[in-house]
Amino acid sequence: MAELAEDFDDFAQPESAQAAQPTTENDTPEPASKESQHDAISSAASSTTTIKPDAKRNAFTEMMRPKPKPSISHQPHQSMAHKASQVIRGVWRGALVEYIDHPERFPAQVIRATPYTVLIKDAFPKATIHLLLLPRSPAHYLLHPHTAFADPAFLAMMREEAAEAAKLAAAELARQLGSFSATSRARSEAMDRGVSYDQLPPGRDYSKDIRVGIHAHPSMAHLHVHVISRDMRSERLKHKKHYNSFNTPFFVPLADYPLAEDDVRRETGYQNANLSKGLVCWRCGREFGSQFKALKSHLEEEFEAWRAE
Amino acid sequence: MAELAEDFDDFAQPESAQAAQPTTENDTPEPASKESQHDAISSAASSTTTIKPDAKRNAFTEMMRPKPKPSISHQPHQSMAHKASQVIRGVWRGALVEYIDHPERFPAQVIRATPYTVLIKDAFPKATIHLLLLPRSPAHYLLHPHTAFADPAFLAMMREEAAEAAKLAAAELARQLGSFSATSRARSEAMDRGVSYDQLPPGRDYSKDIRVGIHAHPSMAHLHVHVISRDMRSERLKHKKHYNSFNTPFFVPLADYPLAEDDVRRETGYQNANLSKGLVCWRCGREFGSQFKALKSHLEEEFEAWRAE
DNA sequence: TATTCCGATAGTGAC
DNA sequence: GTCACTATCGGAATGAG
Repeated sequence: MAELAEDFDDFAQPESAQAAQPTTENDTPEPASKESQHDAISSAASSTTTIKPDAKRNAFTEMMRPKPKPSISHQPHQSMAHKASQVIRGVWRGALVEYIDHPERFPAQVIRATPYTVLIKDAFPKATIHLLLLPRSPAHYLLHPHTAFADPAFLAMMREEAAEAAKLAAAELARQLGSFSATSRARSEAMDRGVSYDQLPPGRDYSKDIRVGIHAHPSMAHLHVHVISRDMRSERLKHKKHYNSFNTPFFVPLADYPLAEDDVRRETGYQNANLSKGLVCWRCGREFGSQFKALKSHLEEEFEAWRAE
Repeated sequence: MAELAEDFDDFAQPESAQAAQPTTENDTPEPASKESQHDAISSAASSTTTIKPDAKRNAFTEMMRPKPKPSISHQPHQSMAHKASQVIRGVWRGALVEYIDHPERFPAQVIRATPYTVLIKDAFPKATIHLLLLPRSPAHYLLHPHTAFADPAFLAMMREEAAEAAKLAAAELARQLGSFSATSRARSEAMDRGVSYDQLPPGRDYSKDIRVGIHAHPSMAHLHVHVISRDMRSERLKHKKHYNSFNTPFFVPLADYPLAEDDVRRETGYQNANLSKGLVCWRCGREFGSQFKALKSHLEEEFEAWRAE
């Protein structure tokens, strides 16, 4: 995944053309957006969409220092010698850099920005909640995830940022689905009955339904960590590889890094095979072979049951 | 090929329901037919659409004696012991029997009927002219063509009938395309100038553009000989197998019968491979691989050049 | 494994 | 190899001045 934003055409325009773009930061107008279900994330997190001036960790601050200047258009970055040879072919492959360099330009997409990362809504979400966590470090963001996460400091930073992202995602899941959840309803009904807080039933822990990880063979050039709800219910989920990229070992949880040198998930042949595997329901294990449509309608049923838990 | 008629639904109805069908023989109303380009064939041949009372050849007359009674619905015929086990599965596979048994019911489709054959327009023509010649002998019409044409008397009869069919087909081609033909135009212009008949240029011989043969693996149960113009220009030509079934050795000219025992065209594997072969233009030999659409548009160009000859 | 468009390929159902 | 429908699979373009 890690897709182009819906207003992709704007990305390639020269800086001057951006004057017409709304740049207001703290209101969330969702301009002409087809999605309206993410309101809670947008509004809940809008106060953090600007870059935090207070960098808490000095090691990180050093590592994450901004590039010498914002890149113009899609030329390769010159700041790192080992990246000079990495030419990003095709505009779409490098499109995520716009969010990294100019998060303030995308108030409808950007949920949170820190000196280290930008958290955006995936433009083509493959589940009820689907966010992308983008590291801002030019020294890392064009590396393959396996390589980038071999750097312990970088990995530690990404884990911390991802934990925050997962919290926001879980909160949004709760906002959207809480009214359908037996567990959550039990808690809110107890609340309505005036039960004291230390006596309340725990309510549903939606963080269990959020997964954090990367694709073994990303198509987008910039490193992006998926923060995605478990359901895989989305109109944008359109074919087998969409599904299998999140539901086979092709999806590598961030928690699994750093990968061992001999980890099978590094092997291209293995990962290509994963994408072509028969479809298996993530919830009940039922096999669908190549019958994607049948899986899709089954996922609708599972979604109802899952959100009712 | 050898397809169902357009008014296929009527076929499966009981005899009583056929009362509403027009049974007039010598006018050609083309009732609700989408095709209008076959008018010449219909009108030119309408005087022969009834079964000829005068059977010219006694051997044939004996061989072709009608079945004891017209079959009802699609039950297998009981008249021949060796056919008792041949159950026709699927209504469509046996649909051609209606034309054989009741040619008078299909004035819009039947071009000619004799005691030995019925000649119909293919309901899904794969070229400008596409006719089917159906033998009426129950002793032969459910046999595989290779087997049926091993009978010399049957083969001789079919060749004679096919020659007549090809004449009609060539005449219809001339009617439809003569005005586009340089050769034909030269003749008609000479005619207009009052050139005496023995001095007229010959005009185009359209019989060279008519091919007569069968498919090695027919899908329709009843033996049918294709009488088809060379162009392969038709909206009904929709995929590779349509084309290759007429433009590889899968198409066996009637002239090639009887086949030798070891003729490779008897082999199933060989013929399946023919259907999957890369597409090759029948006129210029250009190869199109699996690009059916590209072949289709190329055939449009070839059609223009071909009819201009 | 970015999407989208187009087209080729494959399975089924037809009563 | 009957058709017609659906769906799966597969390649190519995607920008730009």
